[in-house]
Amino acid sequence: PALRISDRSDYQANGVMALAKRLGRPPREVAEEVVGALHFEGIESVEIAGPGFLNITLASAFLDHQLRALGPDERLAVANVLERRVVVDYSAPNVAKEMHVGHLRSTVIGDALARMYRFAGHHVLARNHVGDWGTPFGMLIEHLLDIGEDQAVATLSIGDLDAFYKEARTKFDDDDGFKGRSRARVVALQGGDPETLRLWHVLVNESIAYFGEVYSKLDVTLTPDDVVGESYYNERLEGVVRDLETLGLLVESEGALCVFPPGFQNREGEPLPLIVQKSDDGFGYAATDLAAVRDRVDHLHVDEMIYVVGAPQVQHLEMVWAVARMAGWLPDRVRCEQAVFGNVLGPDHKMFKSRSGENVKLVSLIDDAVERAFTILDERGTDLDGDEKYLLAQQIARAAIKYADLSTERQHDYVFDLDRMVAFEGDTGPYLQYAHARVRSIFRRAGNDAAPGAHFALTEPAERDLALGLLAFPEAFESSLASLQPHRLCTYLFDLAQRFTAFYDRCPVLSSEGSLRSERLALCDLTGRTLRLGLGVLGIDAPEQM
RNA sequence: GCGGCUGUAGCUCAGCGGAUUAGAGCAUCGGUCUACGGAACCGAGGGUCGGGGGUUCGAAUCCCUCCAGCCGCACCA
Repeated sequence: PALRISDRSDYQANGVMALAKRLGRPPREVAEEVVGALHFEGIESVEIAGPGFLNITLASAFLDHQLRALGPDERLAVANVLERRVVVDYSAPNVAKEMHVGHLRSTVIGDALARMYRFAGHHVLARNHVGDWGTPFGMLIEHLLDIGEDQAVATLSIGDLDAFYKEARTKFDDDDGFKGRSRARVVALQGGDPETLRLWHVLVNESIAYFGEVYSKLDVTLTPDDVVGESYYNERLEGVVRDLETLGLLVESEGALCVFPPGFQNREGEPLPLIVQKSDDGFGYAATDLAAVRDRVDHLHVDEMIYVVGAPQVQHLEMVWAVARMAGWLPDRVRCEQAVFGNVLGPDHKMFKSRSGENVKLVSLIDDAVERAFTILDERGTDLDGDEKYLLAQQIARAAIKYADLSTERQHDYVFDLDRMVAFEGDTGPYLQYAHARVRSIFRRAGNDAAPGAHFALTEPAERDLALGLLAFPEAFESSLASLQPHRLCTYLFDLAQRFTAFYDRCPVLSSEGSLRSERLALCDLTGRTLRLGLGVLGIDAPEQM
């Protein structure tokens, strides 16, 4: 940015040094000239400091004017952009398999990005690319038949997906007869046998219903309508292969049909293939991903595709896009990005696992956090009880988990520490919720006399600091979205909350008299709405009281 | 071997399209306190920004190189 908030003045501009270098002139001399040419009534003073920094202090009347422009705007001056059609591809659990920590980041980051895109005015097409096809379904369907359909539905509907999957797996590994039937069942499934398809639908539907419960616990906006699983692309896979063949891109290599996009090498330094059709004639996931690209470009008419995926997928998707471009299926005007994220680590800094070495269920993670939030509410004492209290504990728990995930730079691995994120102190979701709740508390107390003033209090340093923070929201939001980095917005919100609590500590609101009171209420009101909006676009609730 | 990502205070993390003394939270120590909700505020100690070179008036930030860790590198997705 040309200007950044400074602790030495309101803003600092340090572009003069770069300019001086290009001009080959002393920076301070150039700075003098720039200051001499400044004619802007909003500036109260400009000081040249150090080698040529411009420390800019704004006139209070100008700050007030800027804040008043934000004041009535529901969007807080975030521009409503020209609508683009954006696919956000995220979450992607597997049918008949538990959702575990491995799905947390894709789900939480993807949902935040989807919400941010929507708020910016784009048309979001959320896509939940669930794993609902492939060889495991032979054994899963056979297992379903073994234990009976009713029993299978019962097991899946209580969310015991792992048990179901493991039982099938065990039989598949230990029982040759079962293994044989499973393989035959895969053939029947792929051949479109009606009864097999019906049973497959049972598995899929039960799983999607279960995923819906998890999303609900996390307050994630994905719906069953957003589920467009791998199976959706089945009938387009042959077309992918055929068209690549027609284009002359397909090469047979070791029995598989491949495309060799330039620039990718295997460990022997030879060209690396994207395997579209395996040597056993089955289709690999590359074929599915290529079909998805075509569908999204040709039928959904997307302008952008955002894949929220783990780091191991990076090369694969780059190859898919490279091939799609070679085939002419992916025009340059379509922006494709991977919102790559790092791993969730346990306290030992290794992949987060349970004590028994298994993947941790997402639901148990959330339930643990809710329980802790509940306990803390009890310890601190709360006016709320019953359903309200339970709802609040859920809101706090979700904020703790989501904020901890979102506030870390996406690509970094991060250490999952429930104690720290539900501790409610420091840089946490609950701290931000608390700052918001304190704002609301002021207005509750103020009662009938709670109308924010038309102007803003801007004499105390803490008031100005808060004001400068409030004015920075649009830029924080926009840079966060443009870079697909929700943590930038998190950093902003935490900084704003700190500015507010410092103000809150030093500048009494309700006990102030006359216009000062209403002008401080105006700051409180705008702060509350900024926090609520900022948290909201990240998928975090801002309760009225805690 | 090739490619990608990562390495910043005791711990968890920001900052990285260069800029004045490298920031925050936690922890530690010390203050504030009749509190508009203390889940708070203020302050202190604590860092050769993995090592080494280079570009620059100026580098955590750009370039090169080395070290360490993680991930990927042909038919499960």
